[in-house]
Amino acid sequence: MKGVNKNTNNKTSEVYGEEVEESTIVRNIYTAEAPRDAGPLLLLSVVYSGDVGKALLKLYDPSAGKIVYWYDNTGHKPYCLTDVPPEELASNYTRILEHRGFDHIEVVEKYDALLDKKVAMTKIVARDPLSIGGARDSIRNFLLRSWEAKIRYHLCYIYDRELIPGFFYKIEGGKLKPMSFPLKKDLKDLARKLYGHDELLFKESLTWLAIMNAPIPDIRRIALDIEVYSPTPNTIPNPSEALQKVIAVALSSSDGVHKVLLLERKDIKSEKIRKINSAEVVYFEDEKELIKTVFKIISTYPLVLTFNGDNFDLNYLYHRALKLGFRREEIPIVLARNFAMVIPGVHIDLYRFFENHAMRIYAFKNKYRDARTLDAIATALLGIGKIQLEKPITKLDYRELAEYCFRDADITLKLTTFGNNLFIKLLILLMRISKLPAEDLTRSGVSNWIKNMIYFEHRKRGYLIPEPEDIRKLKGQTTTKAIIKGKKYLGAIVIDPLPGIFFNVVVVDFASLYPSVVKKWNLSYETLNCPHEECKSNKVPGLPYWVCTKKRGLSSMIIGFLRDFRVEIYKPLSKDSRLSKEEKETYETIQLALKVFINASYGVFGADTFPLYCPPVAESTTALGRYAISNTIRKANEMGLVVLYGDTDSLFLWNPSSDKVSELLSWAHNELGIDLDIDKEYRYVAFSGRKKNYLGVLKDNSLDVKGLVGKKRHTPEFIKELFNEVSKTLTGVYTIEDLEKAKNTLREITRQSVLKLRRRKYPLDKLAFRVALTKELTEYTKTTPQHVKAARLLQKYGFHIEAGEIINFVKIKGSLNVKPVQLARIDEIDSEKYFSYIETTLRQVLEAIGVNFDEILGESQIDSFF
DNA sequence: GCGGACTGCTTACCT
DNA sequence: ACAGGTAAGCAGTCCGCG
Repeated sequence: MKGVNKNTNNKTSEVYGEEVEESTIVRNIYTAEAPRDAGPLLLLSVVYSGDVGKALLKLYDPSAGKIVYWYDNTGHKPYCLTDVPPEELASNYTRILEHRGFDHIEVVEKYDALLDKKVAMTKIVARDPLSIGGARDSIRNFLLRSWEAKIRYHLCYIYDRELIPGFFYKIEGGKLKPMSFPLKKDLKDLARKLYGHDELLFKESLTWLAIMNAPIPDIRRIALDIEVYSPTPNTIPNPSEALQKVIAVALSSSDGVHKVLLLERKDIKSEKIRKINSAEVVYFEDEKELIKTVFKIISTYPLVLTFNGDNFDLNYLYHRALKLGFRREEIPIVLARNFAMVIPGVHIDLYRFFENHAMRIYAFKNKYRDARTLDAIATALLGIGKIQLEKPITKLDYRELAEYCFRDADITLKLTTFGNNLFIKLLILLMRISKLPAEDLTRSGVSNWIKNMIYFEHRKRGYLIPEPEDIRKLKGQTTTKAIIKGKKYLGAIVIDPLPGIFFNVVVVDFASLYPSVVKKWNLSYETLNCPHEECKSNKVPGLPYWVCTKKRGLSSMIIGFLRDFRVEIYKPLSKDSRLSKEEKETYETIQLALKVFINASYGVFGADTFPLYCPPVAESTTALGRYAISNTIRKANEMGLVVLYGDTDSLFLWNPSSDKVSELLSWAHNELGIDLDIDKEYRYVAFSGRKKNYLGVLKDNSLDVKGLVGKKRHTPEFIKELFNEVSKTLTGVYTIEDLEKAKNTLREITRQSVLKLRRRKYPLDKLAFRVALTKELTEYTKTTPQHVKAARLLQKYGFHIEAGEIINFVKIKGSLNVKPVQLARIDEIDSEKYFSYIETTLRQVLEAIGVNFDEILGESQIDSFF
């Protein structure tokens, strides 16, 4: 590492805002090169190197499959801004000027968007990030008001250099330069069509499109999993103590390394096999040698993957290595308070990324909605889970241990390779949009992604990044009253559905309603209730707020872009039959990445944890959403269309002529300026009469069930099965006459199920309700819900119960009411309770198709059952 | 002392 | 640490009842 070996003393510095031991770079194991000329290189990460006192870029060289280091050589330094003029700083703030980390002062001009005017700010520049903030005597603590002082240095560096993580760079004569890729003509044409009228918007859009359309390389990577000896079964070894031996480490890489490293043990008598199904097994007499080999291998990879490595695997290895006498500089792991870094590459903990709510819902289509474990996520996404053990890890023989450990590492790797490397593609695209380094991106939620994206745009334009308290002071309150107690403002409209069964239903909806509203109405923290007198007449319908008519709101513009790119460009391209399968797939991934941002873009402004929190912006968004939908309903009614139901951004139209639908769509486009599209066409829909609760069969014969009890996760399996049979029967209904026949089938299915229940023919686990604990058991202080009661019983019997777990319980007779399934017997079951649950589940469906549930069994028959 | 009416808590869902 | 709206079941409380 050229020119990188000045300080080896152990002072601390700020990396990701955490205190991190310095001098942890592993010189003797791996030396990352800082070449004078290289490229193309993909920017994976930016960190602050305490060793060198500079920003350090970790770039990936796809041709060598290696990490390349580049240290800042532009003299960039940490800083913050204040409104105290330099003279006053010099006279009244000597503590700052005499601070050991103080470097110098500059005067800079910034645009204050809240006030819509240019302001002169004093920029206090320091020698290291900790001197600005993060320590007790940091400079920002001596100032009454400071701006941009809480932005992590590595992110500040990204903003100032306008770096795009996930994009390609080259190094020329030691200088870092972005690569450029010619934008395809058809994309340029699309952009011209959208923004041709506005030169500034057009140019800006080309920048975004070029970034998103740049090639996406595969990244060489290795997954790691460790097993630790445990003298008592079922206890997880404490990583910060690291008292027990590391007995197995498995490695699985994208370039063919399939290895298990096992520690030879006296307590295992079995034969030392050299190979399991797909991996080589290597034995070590000495644990230190084993760990050294692991370190050597992982430090040759640009990307190291774990599942929960932040908390366990890397954490354990680090402390264990210290215990075994490694010197810090021999360990290619650096621990921060909340996560683990590897050197020289980048560590990604898939547990944290796949736990991310936005990833779960939008990107992975809710395939693993209640999954928190590697086993559950892998089973849902890959169809392969962990190996199920019959005995404790410590009791496994060499083969069993090797197979078990390797499976974990291997499915960890496969979580990043399935779907044609979907994970890598998504990661790179999300980095490009959010401007976050890979480590930050995979460890934070979508609100942090949006925050960083907007901050980046502020800095790029010379906007002062506002302090949350300033936004709140100027635009804090809301005026509408939410329907739900405890909420801050009024949300969406839901129309009471007309109960019954309706054939030929067309659903129209606004594509991305809220982002469209934000774009169309110029909603942004600075444009809402702006300081101009002449804008006050530009009212938000139904609210006492006005919106700026003179300036384009920054976040409105960005959200508008992302919306347009998804709706107008990438979604259509992903379905364009003229394109190759690969191209369509890439465009599909881009639209998916955009979707994640778009879907959260309204909500963040109503979340008080978001630094640009601005309740009136969120309130205006929903108000304008209501305005759009209610005017569309009125128009539809005027046209003689029958609106059966609607929720937030959709309308269900009964047997409409296609002419009238087209007329309504163009009306919305012209009069509201928001695009209404045909979303779904049903052969029929059955409404139970409750909101957010219906069943329909689409024209392509697929079944669409929303909100019905039979679909809910906590519903006992036997009721779900019954419900599925009912649904299947209904899928075959084409006409009213079919319906009559179906009723007989339904009667029979229901009778069978009730009979089976009464005869106790359902096994216990099919009778179990499955309800999640959303918090720790001790935190339920107001009431004791049934699943909590069951969980507490389990706890009494020695089970370890924590937040997030799903409790399986059954309803039993007697005053106890419930028991966890593990402790119950079949003869305790309260059949009456289950019967009424069947009733409510089926009632929702049957009432919609005009069948009385009581009739279906007949009063006398029910009596005879119980 | 008991039961019905009511409120509030909790979870899972919809957009 | 994105939002609000809705359904459903149950826990707990209040009130009336000569």
